[in-house]
Amino acid sequence: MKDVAAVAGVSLSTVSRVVNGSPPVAPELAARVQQAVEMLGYRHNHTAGTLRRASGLSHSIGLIFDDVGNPFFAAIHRGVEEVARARGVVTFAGSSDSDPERERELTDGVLARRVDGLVLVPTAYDHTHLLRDIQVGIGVVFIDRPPRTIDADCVLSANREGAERGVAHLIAHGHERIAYIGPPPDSLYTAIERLAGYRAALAAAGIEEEFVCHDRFDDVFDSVTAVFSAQNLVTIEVLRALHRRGLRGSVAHVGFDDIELAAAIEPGLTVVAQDAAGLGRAAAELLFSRLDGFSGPGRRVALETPLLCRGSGEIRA
Amino acid sequence: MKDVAAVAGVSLSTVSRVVNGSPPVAPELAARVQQAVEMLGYRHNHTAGTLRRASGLSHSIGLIFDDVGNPFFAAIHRGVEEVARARGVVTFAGSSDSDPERERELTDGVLARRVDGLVLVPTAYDHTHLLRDIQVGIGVVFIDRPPRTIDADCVLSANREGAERGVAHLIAHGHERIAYIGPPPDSLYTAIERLAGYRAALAAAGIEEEFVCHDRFDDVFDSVTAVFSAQNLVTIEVLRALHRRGLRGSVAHVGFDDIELAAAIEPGLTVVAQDAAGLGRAAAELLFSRLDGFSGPGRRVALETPLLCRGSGEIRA
DNA sequence: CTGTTAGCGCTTTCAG
DNA sequence: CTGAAAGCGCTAACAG
Repeated sequence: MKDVAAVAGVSLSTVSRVVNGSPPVAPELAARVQQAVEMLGYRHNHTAGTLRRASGLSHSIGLIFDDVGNPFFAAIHRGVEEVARARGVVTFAGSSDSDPERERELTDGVLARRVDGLVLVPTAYDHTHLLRDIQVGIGVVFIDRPPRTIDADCVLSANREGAERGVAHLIAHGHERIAYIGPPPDSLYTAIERLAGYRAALAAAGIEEEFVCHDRFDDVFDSVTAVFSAQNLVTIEVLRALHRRGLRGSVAHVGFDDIELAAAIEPGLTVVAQDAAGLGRAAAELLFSRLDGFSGPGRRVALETPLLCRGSGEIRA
Repeated sequence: MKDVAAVAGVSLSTVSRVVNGSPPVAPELAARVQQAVEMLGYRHNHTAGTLRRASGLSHSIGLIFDDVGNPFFAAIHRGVEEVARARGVVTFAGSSDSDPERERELTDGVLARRVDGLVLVPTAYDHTHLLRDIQVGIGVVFIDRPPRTIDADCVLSANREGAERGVAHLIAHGHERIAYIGPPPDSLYTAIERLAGYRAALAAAGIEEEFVCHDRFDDVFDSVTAVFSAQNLVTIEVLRALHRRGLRGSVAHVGFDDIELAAAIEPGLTVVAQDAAGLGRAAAELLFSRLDGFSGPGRRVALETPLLCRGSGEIRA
């Protein structure tokens, strides 16, 4: 930058002004500076600016997912990016692999790089360590799962309601013996909610018999006429199993989470869909509203999970 | 940091040393510093360090994809992250949306944030503007598509060979009238290569008649007994079309790119698979080898694209 | 092993 | 409207 100033025959302040587009600078000088910039191949050091700038903003945020390679999180990433891009904010993204320690390393890592905010799919139970950062003005929003030990903004899917609607749909098609296949509701928020939705639908219909499977579900198909799979990967496994047994056309099936190809198979797969990109956009909106000065208590937004009927869920008992 | 030093009763250098884990520091002092750090909730400013550090390394790299939300790129991201993580390097990621201007904005954006390197899925034709950065020590590696105007490291899939093998597979099952459905080979490297692979397979078998479709492919099914779809999204469309016409069991089909569910449908979908995470890992290795001092000419690594036979490609003519 | 000091590249008062 | 100068938070010589 010194060199640019020298070549353009102006002071550093002037270079800084044109590089940052601060208005009061003579067009002629601005042009000279631009020219010097091109000629020298000058690359502005935005991070050095962050250090000195009054706002201290780095115009970057950090995203922490279970796995950046998982299409669901990738879609969230995309949603966040859409709104961040409009503000010239770039995104760090990393994978916790559902490991609380790794989550901590990652948050510390991006925070040390002075991100303005954090979008977090939480794995750890406790996040009180973020309180200080929040207080100091870092925007933090939880996504997919709510925080357990602190008050913070968060955006969720309507897990319980969606699962309930999906199972009710099965019941409406005459089913009474309906399996729930999904991860154990040990601690994962979405698993707990979806199982609760299944139970709520059963209860609403006065059905008492549950068929809840977590790991093994091989023989449950002998006992039920319909199945609700509570998640992406589980749905795929169920699909395979149904297939293998020649049951795809006879056992009704509704899955949580939409899937590539769900509409291109026979029968089409009926699913409760999440709007992952919408989750991301909503999270980014909350985050930036904080950076814009909003300072009320944590807000919680829930996105709808519409039922997409494509055939497999409409097989009658 | 000043506060930490004050509370611990040591100098800034000492704090710096313990924060960075530079060995020669008395255990007792280190403990005092740690304590002060916890007590004050001190957050190290890694970017400030970058400014002063001799190496100038920020321990961050930038990834630029067509779309971070696309599962193929997400998988690449994951691969890159795996090797970056091992070195304490975090990743920026952004979407160019196949827009050269947006690609440029993004590269400029991350470069201004002083990334140590760049993994780029190129959309723009020209990248000579990166030459200066490369010369100054920024690691740049192209992925999925080679650079056109500069010499740089790059990692690719064996597009042509994979397509050729897929089409040859169809030929080996008795097909002679084989459609190619894919994006027009205007400029996109992968499209050009895959079409060339199709033609090579035909030529090798002495077949002269081509059925190449780009946008509309509705009636090609009347003329062929097999189809090769050259890409992810195209494969899905073809699957739908085949389905709609009740042709899934009779028209042979091989697709380029693996797909979720490909093994869970009937017949299973035979594909030429790319190892996206492998591409990412390979790119990261090349990148870091540059940061570690390697300075030869651009290297090009090509990853195999194995044929996964699952049924649809084995339907005989 | 620890402290002092200079300065990384930039932005921002404050005078001119 | 432009320049001079101070200093953001940190690391790296260099002395002690």
